[in-house]
Amino acid sequence: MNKKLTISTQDYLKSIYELTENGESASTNALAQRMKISAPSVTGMIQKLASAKPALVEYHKHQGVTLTRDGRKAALEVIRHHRLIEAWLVQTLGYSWDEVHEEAEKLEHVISEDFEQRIAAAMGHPTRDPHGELIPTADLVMPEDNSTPLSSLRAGQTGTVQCVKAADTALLRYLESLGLVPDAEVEVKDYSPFDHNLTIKIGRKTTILGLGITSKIFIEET
Amino acid sequence: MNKKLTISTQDYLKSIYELTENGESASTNALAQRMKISAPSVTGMIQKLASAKPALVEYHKHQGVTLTRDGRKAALEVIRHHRLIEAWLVQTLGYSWDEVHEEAEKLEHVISEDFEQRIAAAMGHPTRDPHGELIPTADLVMPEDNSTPLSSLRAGQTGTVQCVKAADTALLRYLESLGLVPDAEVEVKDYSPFDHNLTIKIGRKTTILGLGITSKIFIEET
DNA sequence: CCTAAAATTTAGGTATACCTAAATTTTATT
DNA sequence: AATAAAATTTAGGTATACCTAAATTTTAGG
Repeated sequence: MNKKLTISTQDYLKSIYELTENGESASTNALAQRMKISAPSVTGMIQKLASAKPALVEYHKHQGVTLTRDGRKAALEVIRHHRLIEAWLVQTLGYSWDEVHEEAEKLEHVISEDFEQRIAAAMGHPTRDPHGELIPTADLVMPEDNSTPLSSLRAGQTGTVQCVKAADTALLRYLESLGLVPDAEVEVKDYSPFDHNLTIKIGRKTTILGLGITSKIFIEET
Repeated sequence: MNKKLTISTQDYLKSIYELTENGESASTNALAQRMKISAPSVTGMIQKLASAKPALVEYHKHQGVTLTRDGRKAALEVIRHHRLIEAWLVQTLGYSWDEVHEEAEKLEHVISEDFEQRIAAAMGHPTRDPHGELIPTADLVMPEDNSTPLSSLRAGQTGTVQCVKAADTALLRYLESLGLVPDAEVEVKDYSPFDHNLTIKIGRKTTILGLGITSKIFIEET
């Protein structure tokens, strides 16, 4: 019943998954921007995905798309591949967390089920990738996530970094230099209202970070 | 100057390389058969490769194709990827030699130069893949090969298996069960003229093998 | 050396997935 | 509620890489 999905289809499903994690539908424009594709191309592809034999998305003109059950499973499979591959590149080939994204972006579409199982087993079935992002389980369920963005914390609150949602090499290197990596303990020292800057203490270091960064770092409060 | 080649182009170059190793040009039909593509499709693609900006093949109507210098380098890059990946899958993920072909066939087109270098280094820059096939060097030169097909040996001759040129899972399993793998010592006990069967002694075992098999096993005489 | 068979190429078509320009629908403002 | 701006869709096109049917060229047998 399940047909092989094209690389392009897999990319759409993954992007739609990520844009709809907040519960809202993904707009044509948002998809076009994220995927660096023109809006008309997105419309066309969305229509195709919606009328595929087992429909992969639910689409109503001018109202964006959401994933169907089938679409979500396919998206989670790609995401599982991506995150397992990132973890594997770091653990076995000495890649650093800022180098793995591009490689995983290509490999995620071509590895077999067998390969997926082998690397998962070789790493002891990890639950998070090198950025701390949760890896969907083998039966394609996304584990629950209790973290909140660092940007939502205020002076006095402390927590543990769970995950850094970023792919940008330069940003990741910067964060690493600050020690702002998964499992780091952080304490919010100050919040400045209008610009939303947070003063953060990580170990002995104290830094001021803007919303562009604090909204990408996810924390479990302690 | 060097543009990124499509997966399809890479596949054509690889197939042409393999079909022209004997010094002859690759015919349209031979390519079509090997690639499981119709002959007209091959003609069309060949014409495109021949008129590409840096031409990848040399083509004269009705006379088959050969690779240009650029085409050969590109083919060797793909072959290097393929063989390094096969070795990598066997060495680090416990694949057996009969399971690696398909996976490598897909991965070879998408790995980065960086990935190639990392796995080559991690394995200590191997010169042969799990089937014993020579791996082109990092500067894309195919090492010289002194082996001859087992089918060319006659009673009394002995040698060491260098390489098994086969991708078929069932055949590879069978050969492994016979101990007919790289580095195995073999002795030809008998040759039966008309059917070209060879009686081969491998260790304690003696087997009779037909041309379909003996022409795929390459030996260095001792 | 001529003709039938085989190999190859040409002609015309399909599917995928992208594009720009123009039309339409939605939304936001006055 | 009208209208301007923004978002989206439709219309029409391109490139890649495949296909079948028909035409042509090469080759091999008598």
